[in-house]
Amino acid sequence: MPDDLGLPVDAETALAGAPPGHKDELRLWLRLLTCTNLIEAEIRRRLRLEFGTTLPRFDLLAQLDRAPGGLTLGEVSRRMMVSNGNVTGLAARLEEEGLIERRTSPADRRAQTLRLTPRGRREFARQSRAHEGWIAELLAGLAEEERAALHRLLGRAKASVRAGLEGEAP
Amino acid sequence: MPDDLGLPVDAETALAGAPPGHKDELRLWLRLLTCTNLIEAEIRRRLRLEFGTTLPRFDLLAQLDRAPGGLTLGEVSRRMMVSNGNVTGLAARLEEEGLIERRTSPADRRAQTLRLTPRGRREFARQSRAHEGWIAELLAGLAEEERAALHRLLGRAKASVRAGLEGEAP
DNA sequence: CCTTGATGCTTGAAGCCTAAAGCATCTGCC
DNA sequence: GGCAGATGCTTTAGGCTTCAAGCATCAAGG
Repeated sequence: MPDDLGLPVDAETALAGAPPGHKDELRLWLRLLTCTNLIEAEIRRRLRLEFGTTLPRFDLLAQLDRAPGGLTLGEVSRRMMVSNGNVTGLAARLEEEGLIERRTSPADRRAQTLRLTPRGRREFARQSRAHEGWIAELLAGLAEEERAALHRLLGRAKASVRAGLEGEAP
Repeated sequence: MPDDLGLPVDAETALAGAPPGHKDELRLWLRLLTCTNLIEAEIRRRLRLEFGTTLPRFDLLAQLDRAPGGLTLGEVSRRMMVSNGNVTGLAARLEEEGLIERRTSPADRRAQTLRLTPRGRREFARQSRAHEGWIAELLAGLAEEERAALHRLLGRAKASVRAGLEGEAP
């Protein structure tokens, strides 16, 4: 009498084969995504309306602003977590607008160093002040302890994700 | 700071020293953003590698999957929180691939109803199972209570943002 | 030297996304 | 009926983004 008609299953196998039921994590992820998208969309909207600019442009300027010595395209792309080719185009547009300048690195003729122009620095300062205010305004409904707790838990989540990434992308 | 082995330096890590204002909220926002982007990038990567598809396509299929009667383009665009024109193109590609079908609504000849084809339903079921597992895997480092607390706080954050939006976009 | 491999950047093709303008249709009101 | 405004969708122009392929340069070893 063959037992293998799919029937005899010990507890362990049963658990493994059971419907995963990870709906919880899924819900958490969807809420995280919604939350981020809500804020991000509003920030994009305001950057466009108030300054006629975009979030990627703003982000690139922000990177340069906090790196007084300038950054190479590659460094920018790593910090922004976007592809190399992406930064090429972004930098081209910002240079055209006179907000940044590029200079061939003296040490390595392959590398281009990006810097804010004086105008770029002024412009970013304006945008940055407004941006900071918008974020504070949107998160004003959270008490200070809630913000702290959220910050801490997101740190834990980030660590979890990075750990999950370790295994597959060496 | 164990991050300097060529790993990406995210915006958050870079914002270390700065004096006054709403830096707290800013840091929270940057961490939220980093967290979301980290997960999202990985999901996009896996969708591409394992199924040769993209996140927007997956999202559109997901909307149709949970709406047995089908959805009009406008309903999809509202649920996905993207523009109308966006859905037009997305739906065109998915129809071309035979995953969805469109039909002019009998009640309103302007409206097109989208539905999964049987093949689309099978394909999405495969993708959906994998997707759920990925999310669970990436968030596995969080204890159940942490996930619950995070979910709750994100709900509070969402409410705060929506309240912040009320004032300006009536 | 000079080859070999790595690194920094650019290019090209394709997809995603938006805002704005435009077309088709529907609805309500006279 | 017929018109006015609202609604559903498409189109267009432009920007963002990625991946893959390619070019230039550098660094190390022969």
